[in-house]
Amino acid sequence: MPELPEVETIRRDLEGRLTGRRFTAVRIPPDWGKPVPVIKGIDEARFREGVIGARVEGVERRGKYLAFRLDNGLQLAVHLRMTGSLLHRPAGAGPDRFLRATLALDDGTELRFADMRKFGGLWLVEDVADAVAGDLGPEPLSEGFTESVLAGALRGRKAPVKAVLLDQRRVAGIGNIYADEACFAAGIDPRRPAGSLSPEEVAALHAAVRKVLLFGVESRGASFRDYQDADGNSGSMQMHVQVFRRNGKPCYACGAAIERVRLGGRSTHFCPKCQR
DNA sequence: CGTTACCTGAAA
DNA sequence: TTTCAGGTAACG
Repeated sequence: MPELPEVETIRRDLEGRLTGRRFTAVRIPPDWGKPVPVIKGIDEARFREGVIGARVEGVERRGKYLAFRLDNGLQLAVHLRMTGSLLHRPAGAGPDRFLRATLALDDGTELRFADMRKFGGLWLVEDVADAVAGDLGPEPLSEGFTESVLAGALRGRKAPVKAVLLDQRRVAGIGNIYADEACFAAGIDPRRPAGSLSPEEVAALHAAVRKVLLFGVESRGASFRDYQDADGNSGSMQMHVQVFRRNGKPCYACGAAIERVRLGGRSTHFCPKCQR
């Protein structure tokens, strides 16, 4: 569900509220349906040991991971995958659907992890990198993400441009919405072989990636279906998208019907006239 | 490199 | 009943 802008929205909201707080309890409710552990990488007992009593020193984001830096040198990392949400509630607040874990804090509030499809999870690691299979690429909104870094990621590859944008080892944080939106903003057909882009097109794509992600953050994320922020509120980016899930509707720029194709197993939306 | 599995509910 | 879903890791 959530991509960089959605995770960043949650991070910003939680940073001020959780920094300095201490975790006082970990509660894992009984599972429903097929049992899937919500704690990844270590057993639940060791997770509790490391989290309970630890103070939050900061809330960071790496790609689509949220990481709570703890005063014991460990990081509590969270990945929401498709349908996860991280809610900050008063301890007495009503129940949340699909609740997977509750972390109580010393100020009478709770961090609740809910996740309908159970793809997401919680890690207790020394570094977020320890929660990821491969290595995460550069942060697209950081100084380090230059035109030449993007050029290097695309160079020599025959995979579609969109596949490279979605590859977290090349660039961290872009998902299906913002990949489609970036390709539209750059005027590039998402099916083009990555290595076939001219330097001008690479420059346009670089600018477009940053533009759409920043717009997403300003809009507090896109709530098409499940995404909600830490207070359970929706973002507004879904009202501003140019192509995502707009198949059959007229392009805002030229009026042509937006098309949808399947690319690498993901729905891909683009304007056949504006994007070459 | 592309495809498939993971899991569940909502919408077509 | 079938299709679809803001993701990723494990396949072949």
